[in-house]
Amino acid sequence: MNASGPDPEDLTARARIRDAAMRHFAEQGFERATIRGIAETAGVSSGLVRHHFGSKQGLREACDAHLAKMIRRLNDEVRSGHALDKANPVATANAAMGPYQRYLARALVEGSAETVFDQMVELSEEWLAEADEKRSDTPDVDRKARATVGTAMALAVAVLHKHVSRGLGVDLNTPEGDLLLARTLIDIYSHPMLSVEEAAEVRAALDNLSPG
Amino acid sequence: MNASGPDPEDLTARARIRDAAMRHFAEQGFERATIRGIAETAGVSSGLVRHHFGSKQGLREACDAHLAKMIRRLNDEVRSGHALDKANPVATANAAMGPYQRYLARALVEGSAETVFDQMVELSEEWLAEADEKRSDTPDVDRKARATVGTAMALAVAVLHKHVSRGLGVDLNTPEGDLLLARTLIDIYSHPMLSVEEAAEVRAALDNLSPG
DNA sequence: ACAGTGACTACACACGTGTGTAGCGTCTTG
DNA sequence: CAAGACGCTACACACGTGTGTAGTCACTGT
Repeated sequence: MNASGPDPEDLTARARIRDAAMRHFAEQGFERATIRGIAETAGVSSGLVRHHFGSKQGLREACDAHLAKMIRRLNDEVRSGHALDKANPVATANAAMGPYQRYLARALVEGSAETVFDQMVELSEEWLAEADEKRSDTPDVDRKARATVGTAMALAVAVLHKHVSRGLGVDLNTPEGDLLLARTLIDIYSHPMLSVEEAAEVRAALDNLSPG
Repeated sequence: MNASGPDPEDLTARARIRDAAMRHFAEQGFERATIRGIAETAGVSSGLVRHHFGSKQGLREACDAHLAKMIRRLNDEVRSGHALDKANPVATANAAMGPYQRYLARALVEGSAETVFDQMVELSEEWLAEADEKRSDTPDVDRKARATVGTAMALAVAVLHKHVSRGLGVDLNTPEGDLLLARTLIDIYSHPMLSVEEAAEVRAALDNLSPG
């Protein structure tokens, strides 16, 4: 279930630097994180960072690439049917991301990690394709549009981690927090916020606003 | 419907600086934004920024305070019944935030704006209180927990603005993008992602995982 | 044994940036 | 009319940080 378990060809200083960078970038953001700080955490000199990654931007791209690799690995696990539950795979993936979750959140917000997001949208799209067959009505928007917004919503908790933890009264990183979040998500995902009548009403209002 | 319409006591240089700062912070982030850049946009010297706000951090806090003020104003509008639709008020508020949306997203991600988030959770909680009466079953989590996660999810689109726009194929700032988003949200909010059976199933799996 | 390659360090430079200080013009107030 | 307050500018300083350069050490292949 866990996507980690260190790469072969890891343990090297290069890998240690990358891991340290992911932690620093995640916790402090790209700008605020310093090469010297990362080097110290990794237990190497600052020059070595440059030696391996060329520049700070290069280091960032390496981190993004590593994240994408991890996501891809997780994708495969989910697809090959080892997934724990058959519910929304995005939520599953999100929960299983573990140590990379925070970096993912940062990367998404700071612009990079576009590939990762798109990857998750695709996953969500496939899941929607199955779910759509159980639907009685026909959706009036693209499947991709729904997958995109749904993915964004699924990622919201990770991105707004701090605020959600505060609101829940428990740190999401603790088992209790994780459990509470799961229960909450199940409740939300299994209860529509709008009845079909309300939905129709709002939709009609929308059509009146913008004719065409 | 629009929350803007400049404050009385605005038009002053202080207000121009604050507005410029909100734009810069929103577009480049707090760290990357520079006092000199903000001053230039506002058409003043960099020293004046310091004169009015003391420090960069002070400027940030002023921006947060202004945002909170705008949100409060919007709150009142929604509460006093002038709201366009009776659907999820968070979604409405989010849509009506207009020019402050991007700053809100940044502030949330970068840690400040805690008050604003909590404010929105409260709003959502009140809305949930009404919605809960229509529910047949009894939720197994706190109302506040549901409000918190729901708020985070509602904010996801604003926070991940760039990625959602890319996925939708339209910039969310355009009328077309806004309309498509609204339609998508209506569809998502009116269709549960989990059936009650699936929900029960997942919930049971959860209970098995962590006894207690 | 020897050159070559790559991991790694120490040190210095250039630059952007937040902040501090001194000063100028103008407007209000007693 | 004098005097302080306030909005505002220009300039200089200190510091952190990314980056560049030179050099050391260990290992490998011929």
